[in-house]
Amino acid sequence: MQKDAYTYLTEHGIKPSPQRMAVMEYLIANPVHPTVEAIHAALVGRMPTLSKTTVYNTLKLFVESGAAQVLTINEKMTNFDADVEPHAHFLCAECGEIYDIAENEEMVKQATALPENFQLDTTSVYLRGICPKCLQKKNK
Amino acid sequence: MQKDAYTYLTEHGIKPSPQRMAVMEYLIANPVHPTVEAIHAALVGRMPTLSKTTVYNTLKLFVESGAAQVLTINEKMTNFDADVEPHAHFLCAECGEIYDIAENEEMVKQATALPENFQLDTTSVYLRGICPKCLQKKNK
DNA sequence: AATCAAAAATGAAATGATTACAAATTTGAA
DNA sequence: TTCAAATTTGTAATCATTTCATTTTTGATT
Repeated sequence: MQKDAYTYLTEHGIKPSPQRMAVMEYLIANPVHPTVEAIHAALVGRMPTLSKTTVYNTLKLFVESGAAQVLTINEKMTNFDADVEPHAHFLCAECGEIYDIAENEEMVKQATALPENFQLDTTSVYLRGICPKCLQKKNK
Repeated sequence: MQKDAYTYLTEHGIKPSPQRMAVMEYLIANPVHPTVEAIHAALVGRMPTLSKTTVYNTLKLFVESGAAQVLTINEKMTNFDADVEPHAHFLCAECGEIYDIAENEEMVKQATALPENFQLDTTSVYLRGICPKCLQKKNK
């Protein structure tokens, strides 16, 4: 069962302003790892004064508070994910979609638990290639 | 035993121009995951006409040919690695250094072999936190 | 319900890595 | 030597992200 944005924010010590609520609601409702651009474009209709800077500030705050994670899987743009549980991500070189690969969470945990004298804060497993949809399209 | 740049380039089907040789030699001799900026700065002394565009072009070619890999572990900048064997990378939030974490290569392989209907091209395991050196400095 | 300082949001301008592109240079086969 | 293809170069554009000064909102206190 998915937690609501209000609870999620306050549990991470984030004051739930209207803008922050809107961004977090969007992240939860659209777990497709949106970019700043996409989030802003989606929300500015119902929240006309929302600035892109606020979206940047808000996401930065989420990440620092552990309420979201940054994906740097795409060189061009930064993507965001409200799911902070360890799972792998797959970027399709054809369509650009980023898939969640959660089926082997335990292995991801093991592979990302390597360093000993290191203080480990965040981990990412990034896979790249071509997704089933695009593979099928190519074999038309 | 480390292969020389010439062999490494030709084995990947890359014509070894002076610029390409210089960049590959630098990558092999300095496995610290340098940026375009760092590579250019290091080489322009002995190769004064080397342009940054050429460094960009050259690295792009290396990556497309499988002679190097891109690291997107750092949001700010792209880093390059001539070691294309699967291994994890650790970015220190304090000093910015990127460490190779090779000690558990088998687990990395397993964790990055997840998708089935997906065509998998490249994999990355990124860890972030604070390195031993910086941890020690903090406990001065 | 008015006041006011702190927090948050805004928008314009700056930054800086990367890319596009046209011109110049180099390469190597004929 | 000739010449077209490949490579390199430098400048200018692109564009995501950051900076920063100003404006707005919030919420505690009179």
